[in-house]
Amino acid sequence: MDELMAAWTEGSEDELVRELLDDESPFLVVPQETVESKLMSSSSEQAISRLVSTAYTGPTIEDIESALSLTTGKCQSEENSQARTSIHERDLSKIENKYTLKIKSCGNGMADDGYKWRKYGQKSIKNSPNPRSYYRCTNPRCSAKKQVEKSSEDPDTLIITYEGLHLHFAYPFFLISPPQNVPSPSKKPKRIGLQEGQDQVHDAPQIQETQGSPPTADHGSFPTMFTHVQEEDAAEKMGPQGLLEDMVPLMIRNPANNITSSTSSSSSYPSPPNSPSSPSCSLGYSPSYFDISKRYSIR
DNA sequence: CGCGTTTGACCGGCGC
DNA sequence: GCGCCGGTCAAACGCG
Repeated sequence: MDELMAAWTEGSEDELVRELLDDESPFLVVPQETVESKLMSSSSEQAISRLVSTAYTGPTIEDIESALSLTTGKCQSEENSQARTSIHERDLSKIENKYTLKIKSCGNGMADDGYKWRKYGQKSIKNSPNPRSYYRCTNPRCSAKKQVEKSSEDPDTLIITYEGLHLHFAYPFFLISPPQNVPSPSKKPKRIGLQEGQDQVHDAPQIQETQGSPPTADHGSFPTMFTHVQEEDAAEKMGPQGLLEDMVPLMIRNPANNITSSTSSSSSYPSPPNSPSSPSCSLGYSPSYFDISKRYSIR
């Protein structure tokens, strides 16, 4: 996977970009940039932005926002709506292998990405009034890390730096969006593991094969696809191991949990009972695993 | 009692 | 070489 990593960080980015540019779905565009981006779809910056969102997650920021707006008006309780972070303003930038996401949260809302993170450290950063918190994905198979800190400029803005395999934040948001309204990305989140991923990529090479086959064949929406995941056979097809299995429970469970859960929640992944040979382990995830009973706030 | 958080210590990289 | 700084570790602690 070193090659994969190298490919990601180096030359073949062009290749990926090219591939991505073939996609019809708009990637990573903030509203005000939408028109411009369509006009300048070939600019390298645009390409990179698209690359960032796509290669890592499949879902796009637009998808996420779409999902958020939909959930807000539809299936979210008032309580959840309040607790949820709304993305009024965000910025995603790539610095080497790290992706920095800036989101503006409402009130006390946390930048919940729906995944389980374990806090392993906190440091006060020089020249910054706000401490930085360090999180690691609770899934032992996932080497993803993230750092969260409040913006010194705007207390409502959280600066989240993701480092590792994927941008976890995207999945739940993407998944909870109704099929018909999701601007279906032409890519499935097959590239969950991109760089490093010594575990994932190495352990689960099949994922990319089985999952990422025809990028063009998924005009059906992603969420739709994952409703089937609840079926055992489908779950098996999802790939016996790796991060995809981590996505499964998120799709199955109540979206409200995604929203209300804090950045770092109490319940952890039922740590991989999933041995490489137990493909249906995903089903071991029960929604109850994701009941969020604790609240947590970054200081 | 188990699990996650807290928090000070420790470590390595970097600049002077 | 030294000190600063960011990142990580790990024991203690708290909560359900």
